[in-house]
Amino acid sequence: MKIGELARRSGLSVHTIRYYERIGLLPYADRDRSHQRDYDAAILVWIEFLGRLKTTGMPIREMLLYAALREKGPVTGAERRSLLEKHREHVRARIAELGACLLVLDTKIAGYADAEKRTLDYDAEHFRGNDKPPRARQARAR
Amino acid sequence: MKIGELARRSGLSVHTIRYYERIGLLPYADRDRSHQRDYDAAILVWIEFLGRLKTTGMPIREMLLYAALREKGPVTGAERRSLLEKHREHVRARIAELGACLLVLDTKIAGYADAEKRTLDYDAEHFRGNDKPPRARQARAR
DNA sequence: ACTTGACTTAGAGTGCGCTCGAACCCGTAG
DNA sequence: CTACGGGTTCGAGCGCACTCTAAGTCAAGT
Repeated sequence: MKIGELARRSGLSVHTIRYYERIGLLPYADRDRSHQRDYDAAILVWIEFLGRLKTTGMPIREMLLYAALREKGPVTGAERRSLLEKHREHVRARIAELGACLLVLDTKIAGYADAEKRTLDYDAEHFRGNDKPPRARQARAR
Repeated sequence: MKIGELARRSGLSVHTIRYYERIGLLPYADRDRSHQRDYDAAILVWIEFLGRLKTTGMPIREMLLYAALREKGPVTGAERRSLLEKHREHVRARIAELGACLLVLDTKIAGYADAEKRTLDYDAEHFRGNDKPPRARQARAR
């Protein structure tokens, strides 16, 4: 598989694939006789996993660490595992954090909804039949 | 409250506070007669909310939009609400995404744990009493 | 033979969100 | 009087993760 096809199939851009190879996130790809990269489909699995790490907010620095361990072969299994376990905790913490913010957001939105409703009720009460409230109805609070 | 104290109490750096004011995320602060910013404690609530938006991944660009609406007063309530509602969906989606990745991570980690266990079992089976397996036990698969 | 299009490299540029440096000003304590 | 611990502005610099440009190579199609 050439780089263009890999790009299409992985969702990364050609530029990004080369960039990842340059920094060591992707292993140095074999070249054909005209120096073009020739990929094995197996790389897709690795790229997909990198994507997960990225999605979950792992910085490239750390992915490089993981990639380097992977390159060293199965003896590094324990180390890789512990790295992933640490990362998993970050992800869990992040999810919890987002959940908490979501509640705040809900409250805030409910507040706006409330204010809106109160305004409508007020208008209904005082300007029934008028489709335009008079200009004095511009409020002062923030 | 001067900028230093606000920094301590908000968790932002003095630099960041000035930066936020510069770009319009914080309202232009009143200055005392020697041109020093003098803050009302109310600003802390706003900063905290900005922090939530930031935590949940809202880009500054969008926060600026929200901040601008806020500056315009309560007439912009509906717009602000819809902006937050849109953002809330992003946050929900993000949480779901992270949850999915978490499962993948769990699986991967379980895989490493498994491999480790199999190695130990194998060693226990074949090298009982030896605390060091011989050198030929270096595997070949990735 | 020539065009096309996909590839190569090295290195420069981009957008984001800060972060810092230089040079200066001000009010208070010793 | 002077030193200090704040503050001020403006603009440059940084770390991250790409993203793109320039100049060139190569293989296949017409």
